[in-house]
Amino acid sequence: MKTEATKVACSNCNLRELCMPMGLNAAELHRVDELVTTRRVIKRGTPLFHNGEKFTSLYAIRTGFFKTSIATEDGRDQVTGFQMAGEIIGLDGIVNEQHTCDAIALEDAEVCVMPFDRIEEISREVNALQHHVHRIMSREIVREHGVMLLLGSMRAEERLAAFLLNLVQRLQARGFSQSELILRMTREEIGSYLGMKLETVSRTFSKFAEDGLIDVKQRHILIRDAQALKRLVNPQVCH
Amino acid sequence: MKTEATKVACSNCNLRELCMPMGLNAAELHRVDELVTTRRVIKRGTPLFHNGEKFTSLYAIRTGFFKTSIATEDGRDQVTGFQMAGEIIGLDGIVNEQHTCDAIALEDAEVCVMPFDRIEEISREVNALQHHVHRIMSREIVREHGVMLLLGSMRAEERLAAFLLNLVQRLQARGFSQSELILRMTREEIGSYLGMKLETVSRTFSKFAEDGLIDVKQRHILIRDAQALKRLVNPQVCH
DNA sequence: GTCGGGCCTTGATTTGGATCAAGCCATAGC
DNA sequence: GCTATGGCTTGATCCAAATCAAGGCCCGAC
Repeated sequence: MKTEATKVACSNCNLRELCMPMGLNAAELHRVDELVTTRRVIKRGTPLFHNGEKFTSLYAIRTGFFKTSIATEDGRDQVTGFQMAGEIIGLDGIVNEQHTCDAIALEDAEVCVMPFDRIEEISREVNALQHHVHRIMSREIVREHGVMLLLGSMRAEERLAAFLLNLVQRLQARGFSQSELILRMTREEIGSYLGMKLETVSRTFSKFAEDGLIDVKQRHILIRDAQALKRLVNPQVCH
Repeated sequence: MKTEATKVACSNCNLRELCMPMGLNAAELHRVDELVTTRRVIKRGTPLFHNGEKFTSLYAIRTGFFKTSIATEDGRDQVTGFQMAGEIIGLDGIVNEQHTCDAIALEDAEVCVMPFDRIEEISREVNALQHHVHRIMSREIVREHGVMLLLGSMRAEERLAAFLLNLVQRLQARGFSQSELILRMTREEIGSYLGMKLETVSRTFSKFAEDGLIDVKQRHILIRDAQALKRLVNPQVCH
């Protein structure tokens, strides 16, 4: 059984400010509560959706951690993003009503299922939701611009530093430590996302540790000198 | 004078099927005609908008050719895309009501200005337009996934081959030749987009010419063996 | 026409990261 | 507790593309 019918209400979800628009009145809140039909539990290592699957819904992550990746017929594989609680997943499927990537849970996860036709319907009535959907898609476009910058013009150390800073920044916004984190993905997945090989990822972690920027113990990372990491990413600006 | 007040109607624009939804009835068509307030002429080398500028509108390209790029404070510069007639530009600005990249005309151009608040307003009434906006944004997300694949896992020859094939494919959809094209951008701009240096772009063009895949005369490119280019991008699949 | 300045090509050399290879560590299953 | 396995680290070597360098081509300005 993939789908569990759970009673659901965005209006009392503690992730509300992350995935829903703010400043709704009671009637609008009630309307938006109808967005989420069900929740789905996804076991670690299993797909939420996969390339080629018919697109019906967007998913809001309630708990857990995902990667999205595209694979070519000749075996190449590119991780296009890592998603955590409060983030929306599945936007790629809208254009051709078909998903173009795989979304895999990197730890046991739960998502809110939001049928896209219902999103469009309620968007027409609740202006704030309409704008919110536009902003979420625009944000994803801007994020991907950043990844293009990273892949197109940064060196390995810069890429990994930018990656770590981005992760802690998002974790911090969710109330976690700004200096400690547990990686949910392998070195190989990090490498795929950053356009480098797993050995280079590992070596770069070791280099950062040697230089006193971080402590690494397997997937446990402690950031000791965030400022130095920022300088690596953006040499001119940080002093 | 940046803005020219020209009488404008999408309903008789020959690019309609590229930038507008199809299958509208007369009333809807009339409504959608109100989307475009003015047209703007952009001279070669000048910006349509630039990073930091307040976001107000999306732009549909009527004629001409643009690049979008992001610059970091420390002088790095990444071209994030090349856009041609019928394509929509400016989606990055929605999320923070501020553009996050520069859009520069690579040849004299004309764009249709579509105020975003008007897009949202009419979207609420014309379902097809609403869905069309969602599709355009989703398409951009999918395109960027493709660029990430290219930047993250392809070698120089594969990148340039993929780039050329993508360009001719889009030109062909606009009624141009599927084998001949004129590049509107410099080697350096191609390199920035593809994550390689201008010398490598030049050398790779020369290599393709030597191997009989293309003819290169400055910015005039003739594709002689599209199949071989496809094989380069995707070795397993094409025979 | 010719002069100047982008833009492009090509060669020589260097180098960052890939590749190949070996071994270690932590966890899960028996 | 022991062992198997997937994930991680580290070393040695190699190579694709960057960098450095020189010169050629084309077009617009005068």
